[in-house]
Amino acid sequence: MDQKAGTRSRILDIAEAAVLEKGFEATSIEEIVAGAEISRGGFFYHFKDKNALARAMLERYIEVENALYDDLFARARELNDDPLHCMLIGLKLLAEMLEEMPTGHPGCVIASAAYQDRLFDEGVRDLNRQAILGWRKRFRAMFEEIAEIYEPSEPVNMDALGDMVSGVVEGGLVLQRALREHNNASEQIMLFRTYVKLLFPRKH
Amino acid sequence: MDQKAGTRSRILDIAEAAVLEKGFEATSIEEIVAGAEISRGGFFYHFKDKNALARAMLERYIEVENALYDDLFARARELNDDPLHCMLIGLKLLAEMLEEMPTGHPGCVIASAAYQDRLFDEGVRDLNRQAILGWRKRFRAMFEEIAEIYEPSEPVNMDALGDMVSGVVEGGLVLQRALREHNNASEQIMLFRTYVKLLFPRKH
DNA sequence: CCGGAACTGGACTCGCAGTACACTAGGATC
DNA sequence: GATCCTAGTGTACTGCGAGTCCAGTTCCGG
Repeated sequence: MDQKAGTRSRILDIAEAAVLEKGFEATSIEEIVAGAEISRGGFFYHFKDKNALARAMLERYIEVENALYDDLFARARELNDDPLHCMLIGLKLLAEMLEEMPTGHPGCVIASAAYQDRLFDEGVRDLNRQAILGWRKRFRAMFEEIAEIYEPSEPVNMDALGDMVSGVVEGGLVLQRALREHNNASEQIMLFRTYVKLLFPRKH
Repeated sequence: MDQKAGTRSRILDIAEAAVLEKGFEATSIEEIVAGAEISRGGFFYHFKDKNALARAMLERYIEVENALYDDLFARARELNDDPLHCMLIGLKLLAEMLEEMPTGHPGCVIASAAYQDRLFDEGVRDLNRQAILGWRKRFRAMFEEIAEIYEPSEPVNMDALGDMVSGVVEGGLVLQRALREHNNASEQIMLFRTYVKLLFPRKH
């Protein structure tokens, strides 16, 4: 139906949906080619093996996720120029977004990949690593900007605080998946948001 | 070497180590029987299939984890009877314990199972769910005890706060696995500990 | 009209899960 | 001392999914 979109990205779409629902290993190539209406030969024409598929999926996913964060905090910045309030608005938007996800979870490919380690080669693992380090850098910078204006009520490790955004999202998604509830991740984000408020109570 | 320990639990030991290192699907029965020095037939005598193995592993893991929490917070309680300080000490002990893990990660079977969903039957998924709900209940009760004495500086959902302990641990372990660092989980716990301090600043 | 990109289709190998079953070693029971 | 049960061994088999190989096809631009 979506011919001009290219077979390659159609494969990625089908595969991503299947992987998020059932996990990487549980998704067979058979099933992907059936969904994409191509032959097995066609699949291997685009991807050397399942590992190459994983890599392409991760690359695309990370790009989308980064664009999403860019957009989210850009919108937050428009609403309020103060870095603390920008962060608080951004976290609220993030929580709302997680809540509005139709099926309840994008499931985060990152954690999925992290827990199925040995199925992938070093390249995939490194991609994963770089993505998380990127988010650490991003959020760390934001928190440092906040700390220049607001005095932290307790001393905190800024790298760890940056990681906590990713960690709380990932952890929330794990809970959500396991519990089969639908708003754990967004609640965890909102709880983290309260933390940020308490951590930066007043200007220097 | 450890004959009297029983073949069954020897299988579980070997399997758990392999699964935590490489993930469930990447661990073959071949490899388990080689490690446990038994025949394939012997394996299937104890476990109907891989799913039964997963279930037994989870059951054992959850039991150990619960015993660990019991012990940890019992020790904390001995050191200080006040519920807030007991929580703060307990979290510190938890962080220290996570840091001292030799290889750096127990990896948490829970998340691993959550992300490989469809490999397991409903029974395994439910086991997982019940474990997390159990921790929610446990920590929720502790936070409510704290809230009776200390006034929360911001209103929080107590279920979500209880979940946050599990969430922060799980999220920290995801980061740790993906980043190949060794102390992310313990740092995240310590950051959460600071949160608890800020959330309950003074008695009613 | 030619060549390359994007496939189709089929045949094959290999590793792993799971089944089936015949057999055995050692201890408890009667 | 025969009998039975538990806890295995060993072998042979099915079936699935990944990955390889390759010969042929379709379509599109130069």
